[in-house]
Parts: sequence; C-alpha cells; structure tokens
Amino acid sequence: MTIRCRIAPSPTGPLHIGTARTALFNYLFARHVGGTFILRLEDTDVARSTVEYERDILDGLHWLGIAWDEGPEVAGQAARGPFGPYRQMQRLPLYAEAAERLLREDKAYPCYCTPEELAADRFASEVAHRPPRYVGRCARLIAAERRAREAEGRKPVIRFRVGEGSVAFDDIVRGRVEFNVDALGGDLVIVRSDGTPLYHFTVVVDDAAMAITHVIRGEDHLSNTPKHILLFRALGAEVPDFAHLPLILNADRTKMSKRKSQTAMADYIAQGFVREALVNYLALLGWSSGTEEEIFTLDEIAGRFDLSRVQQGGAVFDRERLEWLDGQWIRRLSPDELVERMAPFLTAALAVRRAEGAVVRDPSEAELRSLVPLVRERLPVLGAIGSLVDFLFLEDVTVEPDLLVPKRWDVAQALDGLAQARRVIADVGAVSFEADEIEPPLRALCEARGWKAGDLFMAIRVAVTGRTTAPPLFDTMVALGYERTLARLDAAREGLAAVA
RNA sequence: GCCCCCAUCGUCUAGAGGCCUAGGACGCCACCCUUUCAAGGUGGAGAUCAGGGGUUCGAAUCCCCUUGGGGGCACCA
Repeated sequence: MTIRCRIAPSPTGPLHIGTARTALFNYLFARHVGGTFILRLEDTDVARSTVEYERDILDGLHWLGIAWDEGPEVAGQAARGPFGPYRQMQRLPLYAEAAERLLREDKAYPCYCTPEELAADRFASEVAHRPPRYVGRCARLIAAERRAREAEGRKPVIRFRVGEGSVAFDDIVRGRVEFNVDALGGDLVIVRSDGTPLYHFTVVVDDAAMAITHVIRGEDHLSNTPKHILLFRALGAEVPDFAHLPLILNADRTKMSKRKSQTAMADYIAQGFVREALVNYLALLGWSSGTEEEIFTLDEIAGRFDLSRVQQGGAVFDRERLEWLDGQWIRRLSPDELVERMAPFLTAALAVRRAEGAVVRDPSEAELRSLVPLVRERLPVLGAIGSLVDFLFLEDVTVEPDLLVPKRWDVAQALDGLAQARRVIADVGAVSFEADEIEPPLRALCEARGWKAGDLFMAIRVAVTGRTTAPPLFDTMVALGYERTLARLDAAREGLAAVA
C-alpha cells in the first residue's frame, strides 16, 4: 500500500507559519518514503473563506518549494490526482451521503436544540463547574417528536453518537495515548442546520475517501483525534496512523499567534527571507538530523527526514536564528541568483525614497551585479538592501558636517584631508577607477602626511555615503562612479567649509 | 473546571542506562582579522538535565508523585 499524507489548509486566513511547517513535514515525510503528498482545501467555513487567502496559501507553499502530487485546480492548472475534487465545497455530496448513512444506521441523529438552549446548557455546566458537554436532549427522540419539531420549522443539525468506553491509539511521535469517551463533550455536531458539514466530519470522510495513511498535524489536534477515530470506525474506514507535531510557540511559550508573533508567511517573504532559509529553519523547529550539521537544502532534509526524530515539546520561534540562517543562505546564492532576488527589494526601497521626494536613479543590470560583493556578507534579509546601498542611487546625500571630522582631527584638518583625497582620487582617472587603483595612492597620502588611514577613510566615507557605516570604501566609490565620487567629495567639503 | 500532551544552557537542539566533569548552533562577551559595518577565526560565560522519590552496581536517559508549562473541550478549522 502506498503511503499517503496530506496538508489540509483552510482558506480563512493567510498562510500561517505553523501551517507551512506542517505542510513541510508532510511533504518531507512523503518524499522520504516515496509516498504521495496531497493538498486539500478545507473551505467549508464559507463565511470566513476567501479566494485571496486561498491564493496566498497556495502561492506561499509553492514559493517554499513544497509541491503536492495531488491537489485542486489552481491558476488555470487542472486538478491533479484520482481522488478529486480536492476542495471540500465541491465534495458536499460525499459528506451528505456519509451523514445519510450514519443517520440510517442510527450512528447519528438529528438534533433540534436551539442555540439558546445550548448556550443555557453551557452556562449551567459552567456554573456547576462541570466540563461543557452536550446533554443529549435529542438523542432519544422518537419519530413523532422529530416530526413535531420539524413542524415548528426547526432546522436540525446532525449529531454523531460518540458512545462510551475509551479510545486509544499509538501516536508516531508521542506513543500510546488514551482518551475516555466521556471527556469528549458529548455527541458532536457533524452537519450544520444549513446542511453544510463541519470540520471533524469532513476531515474524516475525506481522509478515508482519499486513502490517507498518515495524518501528520499540529499537537493542537491531539485531543480531537479520538473523535476522528470514532468517526473512521463508524464509517467503516481504516484508521490512519497519526503523528502530532510539537507546536510552534510565541516567546512566552503559548501557541504561536498573530497577536504575539509575526505568523504570516507572506510577511517573511516580503521582508526578504529566502526560501532556502525558511525551509531550513522550519524543518529545524521540531526536527533535527541527529548530526551537528544544520544547513540543509529541502532535498537534503527530505533525504534524512524521519518522524521518529521529531521533538515532543513545543518550539519557540526564534527570529534571530532565522536571520542567521537567512544570512547563511544568502551568502550561498550564486551572484546571478542574488542579483535576481535582491533586485525587486532594491527597486521597492528606491521607490519609497522617490515617493518621499528624493531624486533617485534606477540601477542598471551591470550596477546591480557590481553590488554583489558589497552586500552579500551584509544582508540578514534581502529587504535590508535598501538601507545598505540606497545612497548610491540618490542624487543627493545629506551629509552631517560633524561626521566629516574624525575624532582625532579638527575641522581644518578634515577640510585639508578631503581636499588632498579629492586630488589623489581625481588623479586615478575615470578609466582606471578601480578599488586596487584607488587604495594605494590614498594610503601613500596618509603615509606622507602622518595620518591614520582609518581617519582619512572615515572622512571620505562620510562624504561619499553620508553615513559612518557602509560597504567597503573603495568598492563603494567604484560602485558610485568616478564623477559622482568627486562631486560628493566637493559637496561635502563645501558643506563643511560653510559651517566652519 | 474536565481531558490530553510536554519538561536538557535565554532560544533551537544532541543525548535512546555506563562514551556526559552533558555536545553543537543562535544570541551574548572578549580577542584576532580589519578603512567603518559585516562576514570569518579563536576563546569565554551560560543547563546541580524542573523538584522529589524509586528501579539499577550505575540514570539526563526507565517507573511513580509533585510542580510548572502548553493544548483541547463550538452549528471555527
């Protein structure tokens, strides 16, 4: 029997980091064992589902490189796989048929309780310090009683009889887990009064119909599992194996939430994290290779992945570590790859400056390429590109006169130093304007004057970039270009002279 | 309240009875490299393995209890 697992996101919000991680683990498991990975959209919460969220989720998974073997039609691409449709709202007849069967076999029954009655029940159990549980008011109605309620115009929900006893299963990551059916909250609603099916029901009907052999999901589903097992049995279906993954946590160790953490995958993408790093990081949240290596590609992880090496305790999401990994992966990108990926971020950053009123020029392809050595070691995320090199593309940089004067120098010396530097740099000429050509004469100048090279270089750096921290000076000047470098040197000198 | 799960440096983790005076990584602190910032290198601080009982010649590893934390208990998924 081929191994089949799935990710079943609900398009009621943007792709969540936790969903991405669960999808990743399912994908890795399937790849490792040569099984089939399925994507199924659980869109039965019509009120909250949107096509925008659906797009966001599918795009995000695709961006991460998590490809599914079977799944719904997307963006003009046909649905894939023999178990479709893969969108629950298109599977309504299946649920209706399954519910009908349970009703016929008296494993489920129509319940006419009103929301008000149920709320009152809930309140009563709360007051009595009893766990909330359906009291079973409609569990034993006779036909005439049902007809009477129908006659009143009440639209029933369908409840599944959970029965009694206990349910046990062997979780792949947690071992044997046992639940007493009493603690399940009573007979559960599987179909709403409007006829649409509920999560616990659809997930089981579909996992059964799609021949899912392994259900790999977050630990928050652990206590739902007995309900699912009971439903599998009632439906006469094979019960799959379960693996409940540890939760991803906020810094305070509660379940990762939008309120306390950045949870939307799209936000990480927008900030310029690279897919390799996100995949690598997410895989390491709850799984480890057992070796001391930790930089892995998706394929490398798939080769090593094993559910038995999944951690049982929750894992706090550590953005610092993610950024470190991101830097690692950015440094591993080829120059072409880096150019391609950082270009949109630079463009966006420059657009912002332009909108603020700055005069900005657009980098050429060649310029972009020349940026690579300046930035590759300095980007924790691609989105940092703007703050790193935007000064190269701004018509004017604002130079704080104070900063032009190194600590050991006074204004007169700074003026002199900049003038001498300007002369030396000009002498290099436009044709041989390269780092190796610029540095020696400037050092010679320092030598001749008895200046510390670092002092002169700092003055030049500020003059040319407008700031005290920047990429390596000579490469920066080359990137700026001969003319612009001289112009900024002149402007800085004038600015300093004006306030002196 | 009830049920279930979990528990090794601040964080992610290695550890499946002796190899542990507990290893690695992020972060932090020094130093080196160095024109700034990074990157890189070296070193350091940081965990009485939540606490207490057992089992065993021997326990971070097995069992029990306590404590702490988390998750779940919808006509949400």
